[in-house]
Amino acid sequence: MTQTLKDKNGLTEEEFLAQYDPGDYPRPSVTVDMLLLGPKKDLSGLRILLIKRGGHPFLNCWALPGGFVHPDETCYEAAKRELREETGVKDVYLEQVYTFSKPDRDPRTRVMSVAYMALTNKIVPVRGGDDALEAAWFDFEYDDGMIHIFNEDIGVDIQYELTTKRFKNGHIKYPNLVPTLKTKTMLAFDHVEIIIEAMKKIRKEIEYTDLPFSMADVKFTLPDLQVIYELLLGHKLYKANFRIMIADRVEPLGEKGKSIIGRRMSELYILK
Amino acid sequence: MTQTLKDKNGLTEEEFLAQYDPGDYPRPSVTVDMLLLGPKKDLSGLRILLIKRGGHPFLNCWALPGGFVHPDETCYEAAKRELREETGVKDVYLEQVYTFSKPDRDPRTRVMSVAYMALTNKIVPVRGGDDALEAAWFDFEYDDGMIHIFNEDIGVDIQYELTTKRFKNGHIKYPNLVPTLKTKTMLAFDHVEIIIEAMKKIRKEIEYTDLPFSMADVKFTLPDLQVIYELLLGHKLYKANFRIMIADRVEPLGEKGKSIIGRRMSELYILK
DNA sequence: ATAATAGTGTCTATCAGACATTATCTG
DNA sequence: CAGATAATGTCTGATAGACACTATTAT
Repeated sequence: MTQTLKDKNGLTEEEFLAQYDPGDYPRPSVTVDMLLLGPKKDLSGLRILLIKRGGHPFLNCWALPGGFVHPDETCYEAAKRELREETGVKDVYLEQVYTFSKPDRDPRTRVMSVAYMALTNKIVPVRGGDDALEAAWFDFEYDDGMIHIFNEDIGVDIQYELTTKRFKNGHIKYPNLVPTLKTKTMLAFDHVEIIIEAMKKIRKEIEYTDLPFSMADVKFTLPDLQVIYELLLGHKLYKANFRIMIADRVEPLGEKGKSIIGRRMSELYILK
Repeated sequence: MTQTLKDKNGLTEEEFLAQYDPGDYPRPSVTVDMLLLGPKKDLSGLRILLIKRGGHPFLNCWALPGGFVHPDETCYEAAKRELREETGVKDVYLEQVYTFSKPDRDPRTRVMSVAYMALTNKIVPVRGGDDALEAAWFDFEYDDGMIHIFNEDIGVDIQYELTTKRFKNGHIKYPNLVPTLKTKTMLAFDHVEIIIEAMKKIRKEIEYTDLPFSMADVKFTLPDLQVIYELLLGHKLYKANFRIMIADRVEPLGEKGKSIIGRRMSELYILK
């Protein structure tokens, strides 16, 4: 349709593209960073996957897994690839959260980061990985105005206090969470903010999506599913109300299985 | 804290940064694109601002306003600057929507776009702008599985049909809207998708934020505010229910003013 | 005066929150 | 058998949807 149109320099689109010089504007690097969350085997809490940085900046700091977006892939594909490469995690729920772009958020050079949240149903063991890359699952608590990330085996404890502050956008005001570091150890870069944004999104989307199901097995019992909801929401639910709430989204298999929590057999369900 | 740490090459962070070469990875260009919406003067509908492209690609096509992110600014600041430069709009509600990153979404070179939605309370007249840049407000209807963008003065009519399709993410399914062009004229690039994502976000956020107030004046009457809610939601509301819903978010001024719709005087309110 | 619209009252169905009770299983 | 937990019943208060009515005012 526009093939024969000529621009102010008398060029067709084909001619224009052939002579186009992409070097006119300074370009930022673009990375993806992932908040990867999974339930502990006994469903007693959530775990988050972190990578220990092997180089400057934030040398020896723990950071969210992530990496550069390659020239031939979307950010979504990059996030998927990095998860596979760095953690071996496949079959994961993956959703874009927010793009972080403060010019000085990486001291090396201009790096924008497209943040993703990734929910998995299994805490897979992570290898130390290549080039001095160390990865580990950490206990993750997000509640009562606190982010608490710790792993007693490797003796790491990271804690942030969250306070609500009001900001303006145009002439309307909205509340937002601001983190304050409470421990000697911290997360690299602005990765706390990524966690905050992702958790905000998760808790909002629980209300109108099937997102928590991505932390359950394909076949699950309702007691287990309820615990997963409670872990993500950060508070207890009433059993009867919970079952009414999800009743029309799940399908009983007419088959019983052992719950992860509890010691009685329970009806197995799948997501419709 | 990390100043004295040395990496595997024996470099401190300062030394590392001094020798860091940012050219190791291919970098995409990054732009911002804005869905700028405002109410018509008589509140009979919404209008969207579009820019006519003066160069390849999509020469002569209408597109969302936007531009490149400068090296010293965040995407948010870039969006704010571009709005001011291209449209003269200030004091606008501005919120990030989604980052679009298909490698071939711009035929010139790799260009990622961080999409924003911008809501304003005034349709300001737009100048033709510099370097053959033409800008205009279009009537905007988003309903019944259709996007309809038109301006009878300049004889432009753009229409997309929206069909719901189900996609998979991990092992859970979710619905999404897919556009099909119904007119000869189209929007440039993937800008329809930006509009779809932004409208999805707007309709969701109406439920738990004060977002529609950014399309009202600072002092407003409840009949006018209700119409703004109805325009954004795409359906009518019951007056009594609407007033109960917003009762604790607004403050009466004890002062009457003329509504934009209707011909009687009505109590003026401000947002708390 | 009257038509239009600002503003309020109220009925109902639905739903979330909160316990209580029964049924069933495992040790 | 006994304690735990799976599964269901039901009461209450809050809220969204729907409609009806009264009060006020611009022409």
